Amino acid sequence: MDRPADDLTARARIRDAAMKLFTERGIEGASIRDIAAEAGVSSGLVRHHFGSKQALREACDRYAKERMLQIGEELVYQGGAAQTDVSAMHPITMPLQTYLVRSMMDGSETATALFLEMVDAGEEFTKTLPTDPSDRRAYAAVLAAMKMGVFVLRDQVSKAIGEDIAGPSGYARLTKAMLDIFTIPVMTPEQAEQLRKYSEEH
Amino acid sequence: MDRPADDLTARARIRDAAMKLFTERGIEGASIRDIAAEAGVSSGLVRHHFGSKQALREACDRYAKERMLQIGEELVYQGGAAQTDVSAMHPITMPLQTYLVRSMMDGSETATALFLEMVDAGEEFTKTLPTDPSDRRAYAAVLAAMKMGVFVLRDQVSKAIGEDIAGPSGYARLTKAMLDIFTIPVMTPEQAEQLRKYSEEH
DNA sequence: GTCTTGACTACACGATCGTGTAGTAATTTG
DNA sequence: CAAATTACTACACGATCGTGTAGTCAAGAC
Repeated sequence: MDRPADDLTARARIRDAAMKLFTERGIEGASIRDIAAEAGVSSGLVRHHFGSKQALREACDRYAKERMLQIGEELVYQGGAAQTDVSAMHPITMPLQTYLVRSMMDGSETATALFLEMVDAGEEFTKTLPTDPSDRRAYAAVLAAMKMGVFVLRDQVSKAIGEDIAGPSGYARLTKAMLDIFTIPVMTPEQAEQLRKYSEEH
Repeated sequence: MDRPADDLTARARIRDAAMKLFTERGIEGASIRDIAAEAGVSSGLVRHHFGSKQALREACDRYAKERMLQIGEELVYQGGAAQTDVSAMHPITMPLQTYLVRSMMDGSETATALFLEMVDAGEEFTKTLPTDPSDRRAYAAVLAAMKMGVFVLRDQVSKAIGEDIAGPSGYARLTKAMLDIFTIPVMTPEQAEQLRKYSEEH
């Protein structure tokens, strides 16, 4: 993961460059020539290895999904906090999640499938909650979307707190804040009831 | 807002079409010709009214931001749940928020400025919480990112719960789930402590 | 040795992009 | 009324897009 770029095969370097630029500029915004330049190869080699831009994108989708699942298994094996999907809060999954959300927004089936699997796992998790949510499915879906949604606004959150959330210090603050949000109720039941009644009227 | 498209001026129709396509396909993914076709005008008219694609985008940013603030003021005036920014949870702001997040991801200063204002307001709000978060700024930033982030995964959340969250029924479930998440602690303090210790080790 | 195969580059293609220009129809102004 | 401004369209431009084709080069198979 942190080996110098020279140690990676050209195919891997192209894939990494594609994920980086797809994340930063969107799928349409990153051209094959840009990706090739980022990887230090010719644009023809991108086509040689992946066939088409769409196929390159799907290869990135599959790789990101596999890495996410793989990291999740490793973390469970290491025994760190089994109940919740810890992989979703591990720093090295941040670029993967950011990419996956970008790809989801542009209609990736692979990334959407991973999201639905996360919702399934989250729905099971709701059974361990102290208070049952009335709509387990919606609760799990919104929670999953919230957790992943944070990463698409990485630059904005970084700007708001004054340091990059990809760095050690910023990521620690991010994690702590997420834990606070998930531990401290944001609203009192009275406030929630007020909002609930209001939303039912409109 | 729900008047037929014929009642709107061409300029407004172009802006609405641009926001729709920018949201659906990303900034790069939506061409001026696409936008013109969606609005039912020639591509030249888009240029006539807005000058360039970049200027069109900035006009959309300003409009979305103004509408958000305007709706927020109206809701406060109507007296619905004053403490929290209710506009962020009102159905008619959903497309606006979705657009703003898309634009933020592609580096919009206007949209980012609105986000920072939301974080400022949220930071004030933390003072009313029953338990103080240790890092108000990070707490408010992450909470704002979570609330907005849900909307970028609108299609995925809709797929997960089996109905469109833009519809009345789906939106009610979405709202209820968000309220549950903000009311019921997702983790017990023990679980949070376990994760906190784990994340400090890595 | 030759032969084959896969990694890799150079280059040309049609399509589409944002933009520029020229001109026409409609509306407003005096 | 005429004049001027605005709304709007048609069309051509250079650049860049994804893709296709042809060919070079190195490494292993026989």
